[in-house]
Amino acid sequence: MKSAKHELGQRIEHFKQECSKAGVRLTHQRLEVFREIAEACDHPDASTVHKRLRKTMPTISLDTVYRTLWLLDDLGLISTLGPTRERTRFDANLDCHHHFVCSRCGMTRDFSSEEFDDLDPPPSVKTFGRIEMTRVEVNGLCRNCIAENAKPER
Amino acid sequence: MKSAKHELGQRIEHFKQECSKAGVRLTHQRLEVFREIAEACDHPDASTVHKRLRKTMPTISLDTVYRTLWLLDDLGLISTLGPTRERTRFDANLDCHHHFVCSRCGMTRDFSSEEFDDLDPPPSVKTFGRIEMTRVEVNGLCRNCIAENAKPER
DNA sequence: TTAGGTGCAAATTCTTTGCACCCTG
DNA sequence: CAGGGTGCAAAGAATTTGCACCTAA
Repeated sequence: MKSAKHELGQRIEHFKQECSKAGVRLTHQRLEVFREIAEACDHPDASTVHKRLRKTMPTISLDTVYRTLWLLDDLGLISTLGPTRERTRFDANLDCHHHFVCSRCGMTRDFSSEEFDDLDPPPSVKTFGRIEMTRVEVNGLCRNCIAENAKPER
Repeated sequence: MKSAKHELGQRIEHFKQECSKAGVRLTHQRLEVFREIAEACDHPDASTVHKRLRKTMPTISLDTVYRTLWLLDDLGLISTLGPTRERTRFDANLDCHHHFVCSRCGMTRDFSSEEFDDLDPPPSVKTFGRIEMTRVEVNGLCRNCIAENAKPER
């Protein structure tokens, strides 16, 4: 719904404004990468975006897609699913629980909440498939990152 | 809380039972990998687990850690954060929204819910840091995976 | 004993980087 | 026109795999 056609034009306008605001050049490649992500509803990874774009831009390179995706992320125009630029992380806590994830360093901690354990997704979600578990992810800056907010991290 | 010391023994017992139930040998390496994950509260990645284990088992290899982690995951003894074995995925939907993620194939779809938009984490979460966003992740099997449930996927 | 498990090293796969040429502003 | 941006190819990381030896059952 949110990515509906009638909004796409506005979002592309916004993208153009943000580029010029940030002093970043508006290239054909950047525009198409943004459009592809904005139109997709399946949250593709870099290589999928590349594959799709090649149909209309046969010469676009995978590394440009990577560079552009991270640029858009830095500009706050797109975001990533799960902890950014992180490896797969493991969890041995099988009880129902929820996560706090630092959006800067990826620090992750469990917490529990009876209220959150009983969340009931809207009926429309059932059209996607069978629901097995519902979990809350809280994002924010961890104490550590707040403390060293001035220092570089990445 | 959930990983408190007094529970560790029970969890290791459970792990041993599951191994024998699955016909999988109980090796020193597997036990230590499981113990490390069960004791850690920071959801380490494979290489972090390896690094920690080398202090007490200098010869354990990184590939054994990988193999063991996925084995434990298959046995349902641990789980992963975010979409399993997936690359970084991107999201251009900046409005507040929530996700349905297929636990088998990783298919991800957005949905919205006013109720979920206003969730308020328990006060204890504030001790981790500053809260910026709260989002619900619904896990389950997507229609596609339900349909081809018999076929191999991975 | 003996098949499954491990360590090592090599192979894959994914992502990033250096550099020369191109195109936006 | 100038400097940022792109494509290409090569480098770097992360993860997986083949194989011979080892060990739990």
